[in-house]
Amino acid sequence: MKLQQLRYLAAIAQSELNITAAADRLRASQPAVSRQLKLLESELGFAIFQRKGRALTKVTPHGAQVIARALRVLQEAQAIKRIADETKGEELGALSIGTTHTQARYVLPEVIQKFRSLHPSVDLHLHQGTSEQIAEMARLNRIDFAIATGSQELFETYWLLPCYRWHRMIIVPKSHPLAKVARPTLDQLAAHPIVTYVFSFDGPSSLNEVFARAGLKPTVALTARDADVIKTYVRLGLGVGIIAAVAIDAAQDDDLVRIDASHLLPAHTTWIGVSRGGLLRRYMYDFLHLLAPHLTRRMVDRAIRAHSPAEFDAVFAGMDLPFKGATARDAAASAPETLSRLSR
Amino acid sequence: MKLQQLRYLAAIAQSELNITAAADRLRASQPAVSRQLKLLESELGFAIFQRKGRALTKVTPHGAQVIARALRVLQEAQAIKRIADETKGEELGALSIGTTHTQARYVLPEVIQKFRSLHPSVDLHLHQGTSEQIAEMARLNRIDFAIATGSQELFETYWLLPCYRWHRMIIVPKSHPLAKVARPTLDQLAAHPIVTYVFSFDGPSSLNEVFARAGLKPTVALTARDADVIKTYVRLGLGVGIIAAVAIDAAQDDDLVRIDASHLLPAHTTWIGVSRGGLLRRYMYDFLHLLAPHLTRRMVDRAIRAHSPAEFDAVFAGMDLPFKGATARDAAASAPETLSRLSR
DNA sequence: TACAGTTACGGACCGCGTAAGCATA
DNA sequence: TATGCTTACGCGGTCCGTAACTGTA
Repeated sequence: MKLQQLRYLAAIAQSELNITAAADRLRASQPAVSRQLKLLESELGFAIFQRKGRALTKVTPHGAQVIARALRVLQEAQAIKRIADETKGEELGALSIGTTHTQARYVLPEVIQKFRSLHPSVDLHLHQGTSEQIAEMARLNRIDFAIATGSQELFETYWLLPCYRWHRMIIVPKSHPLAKVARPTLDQLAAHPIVTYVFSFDGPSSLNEVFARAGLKPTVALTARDADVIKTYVRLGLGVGIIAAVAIDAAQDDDLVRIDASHLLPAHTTWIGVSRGGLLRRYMYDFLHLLAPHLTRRMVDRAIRAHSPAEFDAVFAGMDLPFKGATARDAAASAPETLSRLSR
Repeated sequence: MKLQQLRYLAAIAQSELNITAAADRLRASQPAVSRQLKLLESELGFAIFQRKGRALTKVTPHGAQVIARALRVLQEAQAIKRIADETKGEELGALSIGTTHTQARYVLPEVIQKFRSLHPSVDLHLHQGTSEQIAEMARLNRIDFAIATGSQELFETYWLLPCYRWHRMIIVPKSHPLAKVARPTLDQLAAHPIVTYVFSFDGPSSLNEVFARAGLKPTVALTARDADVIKTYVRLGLGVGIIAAVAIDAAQDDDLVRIDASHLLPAHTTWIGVSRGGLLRRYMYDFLHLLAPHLTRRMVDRAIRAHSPAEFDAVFAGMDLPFKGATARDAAASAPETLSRLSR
């Protein structure tokens, strides 16, 4: 068994079992990859992939185990390389981030701008996707960081460092009946069709839950994956928008009336996930610090050295996480339960 | 970086930094090992070992990190090989166990006899040592299982599966004043010089602690590393022996009076440690089951799949661990605190 | 002078890419 | 016929072991 073979194997797993695509990614010839896979399989004595004709169709049960182990081997090997890079004071490197629309569009631009000026020679890769897609990138070691809100159950092999909290905000056109109501009730809100995120309707602090507890059943006019789409349809008068406060653009959204919803809906926590057992380069610590000032190298090291979720949580226990986004007043009043449950 | 280089590196680390010895172990020539180490160091760009002249003297700080990662790489690679062996229904294999004198001498013979008849072609390696020595073997991935009592803090990267509990027993020659006392008190015990294990004097349930809580200060005549030595000196009249109940040999120790000490001294738990993240072969599950019948494959899998010590402990919570050793009566009365703290 | 690591050298092997072959949709 | 994996072939590099060398106790 060679490291190279495991690298090739990982690339195939990351390329939807397409050997040609894997070879391209590896800058190797297709026969080379094909041959090494075959050699590995024959050394192990069983098929990692199921074939139909010559094409790979799916991963065998044993193959899945091998791939999982191979990914861990490669992660450790990468960590060794990074130790070397660090000792050289090497400023070169890459930083791959998987994140959702809201973060990529409204939060990260500022962070990334600062980061680029701090580390101009680090290659930045931003991969936008749904929580599930990001979890898949994480599983295949394709990203260094995952930034998202909720969906903690998808990231079992990551440490999820809490970054900041945010409230949701109601947006309506100026002509809308709610435009004049500074502090609407749930009843008032439920009286209008709602336009919000797809994923806002699942999970324990979902809109559905909140309304249900009040004995209400809201009408959903439309669900979208990002705030820009929601704003567009709110402008068209389709309904009342509920978006993350961070997704408000003070200048561009001037035509919309923004109403704080922090008295109605619980706060969310955005976290950044780092692979357990991975090694962070110096510039990665810098990124964490830029994203969330409380994530100093000291704090991060303490957290990721944890041997258990409980130990991990203890590092952030009692910490006052900052709120982010427009009109995030009286935020501190909210219970810190999301925070303490973050690592599960 | 090649897997082979990491293998060589690990062998050097396991051979007290002696390259020649490492080469012998690897059945490779000494220049080959030397050369690959040098190639690895030059690829990484820093020294893994400090040298004095040409000889390696110690591990550099960065080198220690590299070695730790390398060991993990090799463990994962070994796990992949084992997956292959399992699919072949391969009965060949090896089982290395690190353990203490008491287990090796009094408990394991029976287990190993059964195991050998079940898996005659598996190579068995038993390494006896102190807890510290066993921990070192464990750290270097040189053993599959570690069996010991206490010293849990030395095995942070292992899951410690509880095997059985045992009480200590007092042994005296027939002529000794205590020989007639069926149920001695701590005061009576403290009146005589004591002969017991070295390690019985450390830790939270140590003899020192127990006597101190009763306001007593026993005289220690001699401390030994194993029960056979203790018995020898008890026979010579040096003092009262306190040994593990499992270390009583019904036939050979007929000349000694054995007095149950379970009312005086708390019970101990013997555990078997398996590397976290390692892969267990079928015969390894069989060994666990032979050693401790409650360690079925089902239970073991549930335990080692745990993501945290708490989750791990939950698997064994409420389980009635059997007692082992001569006259282990009314054992169930003891509190299960040792058990619940086992994984820490 | 014994010991431990390094350097030198020649041979075996291994993995690569190119190019041609062959199944499946 | 396009796509995607496999086979054939020749080259270059890599790794090994033997043997001679060098610094240290």
